[in-house]
Amino acid sequence: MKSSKILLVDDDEDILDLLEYNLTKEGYEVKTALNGKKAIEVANEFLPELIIMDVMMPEMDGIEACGEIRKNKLLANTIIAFLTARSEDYSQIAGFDAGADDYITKPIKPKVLFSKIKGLLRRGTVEDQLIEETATMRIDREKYIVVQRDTEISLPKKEFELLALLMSKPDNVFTREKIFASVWGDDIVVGDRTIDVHIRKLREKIGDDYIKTVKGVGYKFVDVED
Amino acid sequence: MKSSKILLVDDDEDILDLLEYNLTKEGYEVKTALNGKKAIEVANEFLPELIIMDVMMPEMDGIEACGEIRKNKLLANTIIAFLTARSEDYSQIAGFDAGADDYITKPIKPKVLFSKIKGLLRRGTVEDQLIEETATMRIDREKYIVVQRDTEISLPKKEFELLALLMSKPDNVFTREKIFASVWGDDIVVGDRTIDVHIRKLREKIGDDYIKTVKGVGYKFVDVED
DNA sequence: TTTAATATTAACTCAATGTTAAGCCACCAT
DNA sequence: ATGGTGGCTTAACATTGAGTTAATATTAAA
Repeated sequence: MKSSKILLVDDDEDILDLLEYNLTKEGYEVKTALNGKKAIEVANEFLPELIIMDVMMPEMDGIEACGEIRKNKLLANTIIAFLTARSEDYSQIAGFDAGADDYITKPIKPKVLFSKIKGLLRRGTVEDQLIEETATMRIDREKYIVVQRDTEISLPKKEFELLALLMSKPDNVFTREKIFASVWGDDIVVGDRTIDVHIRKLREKIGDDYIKTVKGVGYKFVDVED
Repeated sequence: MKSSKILLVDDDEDILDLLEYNLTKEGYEVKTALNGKKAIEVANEFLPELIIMDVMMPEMDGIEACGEIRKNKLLANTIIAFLTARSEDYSQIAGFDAGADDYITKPIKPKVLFSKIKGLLRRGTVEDQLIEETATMRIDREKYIVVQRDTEISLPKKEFELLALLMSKPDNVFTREKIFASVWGDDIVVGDRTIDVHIRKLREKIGDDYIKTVKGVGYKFVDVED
């Protein structure tokens, strides 16, 4: 398996060294840049799968650089994650607009970082995944259909989005809050039973076993191997 | 695998020598310091994963040194463990506030020390950990499951939180108060026997040996090595 | 030995979720 | 417009099982 390419961008050389050292040790191919301008140069040439970038930097800050990077079509699938101090809420919002895919808060805990990196690289970009697939089920955003053992099932929008979300991380529990935020949006308020009803309809269509309730926590998609 | 770096701090050279000798023999990269001030210097340069430090020292005591060390971003993930005489309760409290991660009581039994060190280095920092892991057990917050020797066990919420808490610091005793505060929350009041019942259910599911009662104190998770 | 702390069991409570059907609204064809 | 269709939400009620309690037994520390 080809090792993934990661570009690290931060104005603090110590942090760069630390991360580079550890990520290289983990088997990733790593390049670094000290500011946004350099980052764009390196990115265009190196074509990394993942860019981890500090928000605050001299010369050109992360948000601006992120915007520039997004202009390069060759980097369309590159995941950009911002390093940010806990609490910098404002920049977080601005960053998402600029096209960031995820956030990693400082101080960085290596284990958390690594598991996050693995997660990001595994699933490609969060939103843009067009096809999710497990052993017995495939969901296709472009065609808007679900295929379950060669049987096509067409789902209405909300049910589709809900299933797509759950399938984006099989076995992972999604809390009701996360489901609301992702499928309905933060602002829209709907009643408590709405999710249940949609879950019900999904289960009716794809079978009860695929969606498991974790009481007090949320729901998760589990593949059924027969 | 890279050998872990450990910094030992104590004003007693004999103890330093003893520990250094044994830990080096175990394959760790070890440096030493005779007081808090020296410790800070060495720590900043050596960037150890783990610092084992005596609480009582001339020049600058362990607690103060701990506070200073925590200020260095590069040492944010460094685990700091205090060496302390049994009973020095006051300093224990002060130390946790200063950012210590664990305690090791004198007199030191090498075997205990080594297993503790392994545990500390394995788990990284305590909080925010999505996955806790010991030799025979893994608990995964995202998937909400416990894996015990390749067997998946799903637990209800309270049991899960309780186990997660205990596993966050293996071998550490958690008092009933701390368990309540962490699993139930400070405000919620439940009867005295509630914890016991949950412990019971956990033991039923994962086996009696993993959770040990320390009468009059609390409970702790211990790994079962067969 | 004594006793407070913990273990155990089973019954009970209630919050979380499941279920159903009805109503509303947007969209489409006539 | 009108009426039909299907998606989404809601409300009312049912069900479940996690969590708690209480009563009793057992244990370990002093």
